[in-house]
Amino acid sequence: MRWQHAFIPTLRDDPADAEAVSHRLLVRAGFVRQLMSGVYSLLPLGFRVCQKVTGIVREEMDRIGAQEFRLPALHPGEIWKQSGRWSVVGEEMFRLQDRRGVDVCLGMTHEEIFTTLALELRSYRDLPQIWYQIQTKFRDEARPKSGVLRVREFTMKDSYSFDLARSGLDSAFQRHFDAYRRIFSRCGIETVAVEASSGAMGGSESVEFMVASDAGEDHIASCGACGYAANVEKATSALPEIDDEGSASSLEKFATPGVRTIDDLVAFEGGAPPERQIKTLVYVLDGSPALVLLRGDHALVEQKLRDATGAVEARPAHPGEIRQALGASPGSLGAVGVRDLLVIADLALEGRRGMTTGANEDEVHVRGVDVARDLDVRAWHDLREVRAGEACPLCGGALAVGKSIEVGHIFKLGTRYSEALGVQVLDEAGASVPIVMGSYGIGIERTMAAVVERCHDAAGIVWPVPVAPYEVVVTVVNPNDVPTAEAGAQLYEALLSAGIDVILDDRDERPGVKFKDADLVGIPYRVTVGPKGLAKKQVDLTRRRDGQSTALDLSRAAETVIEAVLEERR
RNA sequence: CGGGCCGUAGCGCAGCUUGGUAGCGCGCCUGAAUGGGGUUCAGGAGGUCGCGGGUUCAAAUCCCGCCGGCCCGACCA
Repeated sequence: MRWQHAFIPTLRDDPADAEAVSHRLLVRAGFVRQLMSGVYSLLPLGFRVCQKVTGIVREEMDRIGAQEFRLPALHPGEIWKQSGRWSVVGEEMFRLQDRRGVDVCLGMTHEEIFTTLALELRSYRDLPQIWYQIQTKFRDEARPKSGVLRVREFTMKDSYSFDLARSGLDSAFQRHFDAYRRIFSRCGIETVAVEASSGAMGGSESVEFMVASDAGEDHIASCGACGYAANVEKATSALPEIDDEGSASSLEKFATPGVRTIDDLVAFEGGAPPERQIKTLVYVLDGSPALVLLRGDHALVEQKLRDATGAVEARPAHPGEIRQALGASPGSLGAVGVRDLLVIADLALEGRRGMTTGANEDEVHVRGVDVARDLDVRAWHDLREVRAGEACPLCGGALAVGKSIEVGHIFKLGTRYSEALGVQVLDEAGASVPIVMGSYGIGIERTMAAVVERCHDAAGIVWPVPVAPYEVVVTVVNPNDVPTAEAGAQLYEALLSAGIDVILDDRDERPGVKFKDADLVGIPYRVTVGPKGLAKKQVDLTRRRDGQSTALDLSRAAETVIEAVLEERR
């Protein structure tokens, strides 16, 4: 490609509405443009990067024996009704009707469609299978943001494994785990694999591949000492024991005028420190109110509540609903004596005594609560959010909590979909058994953005060679100087015929403009061809990532550059 | 879905309070010089002021409605 003829609309100024680094740079360097909220066009540079990413994904998927498909993005609503997800996924699915009034939707993922194809698997001899595609997904996100990181239309590699038994699924899952490790590492980003909640996908186990970044929206807890890592939706920690000996042992109501919060009660004369308080939250789980109990200084993770109860919808109750359920307002709520509501408690409250909580009378609390004696807890679950500095549940080391971007997610689905859609095979004994499934996703544009989040500096993007839109730019300092232009073109041809992704910057621009653009776009190697160097029969090779520059003899320049690029291609 | 903010030239912005010929920087086009980190000079093109309605002699500016976008939070496979 000659830059002169390329569509690379770089901007001198940062776009005003871009906050995230990847958003700012991908727009400014001419990789993407927004069409509407959460919908982006990939420009030639952006498309080239995504092609590199999907190329790596294909190689690694093929390596684990996966077969590529191409499924429709337009789905009949019927099949989603069969799996039960038509009603579960809610407003996040784009839905429409065709001219006959038939429900149709745009695919947010393809479990249903691949599972339908799997109906043609008849015998255990047909298994195992791993099927995948690289396809556009549609999700009507409530709040698209951060450029291409969180969007409503995006490309996803999604694969699905089909096995006769649990052990086969374990193996397919492990192979995906290894493949994902290789994929992201080849893309030049470090990922942390974390335990995650399976959410509405269902299934028993899931692992997310996370890239640490402030632009990310997930919080993960990790232990530097032993490597434990989990999404805070799933993470736990070890808490120091609290000695309740000597605390008040009999129930005693007391007036607490003006006390509305945990902190108020801490400051209140005769109150209690947060770890001696019981926080009472009223949640509506699929339409029914329930009390959720936590220690005063702990925060609820709603996803844990959903996972623990199996509720699809879990929302805080409105003030009116709370008053109806308990007869008091938030700030004075408690579970003492509550028999007619589901009471769910966090494990950190188990066995505690001498606790203080609301009395279900406004501005009245009760002390001396013995959890086992006074509360009718129906279910115990881990519900609290871990905090940085708490002890690792495995080794006791201090946990760190940081933001990160989810670039991949792998699930063990089990038989949820095969049972819903009737996918069975005959096993060796001739019995019909549901196929055991797994599903595995990678966000392509999100991976591109994650690379930018990790690989950039003040001047622009710094692409790792394997995903760079071009590996080398040959910059002609002065294209009007014939010998310079010719030397540049020759070098360009030599690199091109060696299979290097090279672009020749032959624009009639000041050298500074061309250097700035090359840095902004992030091309890993720049060969500068100019009259000064040519006078010594030399050109300069500059490495983007550290700016290191070396003079090369013109005669050996192509060879040296090719070597450097191939070295980093992997 | 709640809160805040913003739509004026390709990009970044001023003008709106107090109604009266639509501006600036960068970019773009032409010419010249220049040529190793966003160079300089001269000339030029480019705007339904988000959309619709209203008030007015007159609306980018005031009023009403709508649409779109951004940020924070809620939510999220």
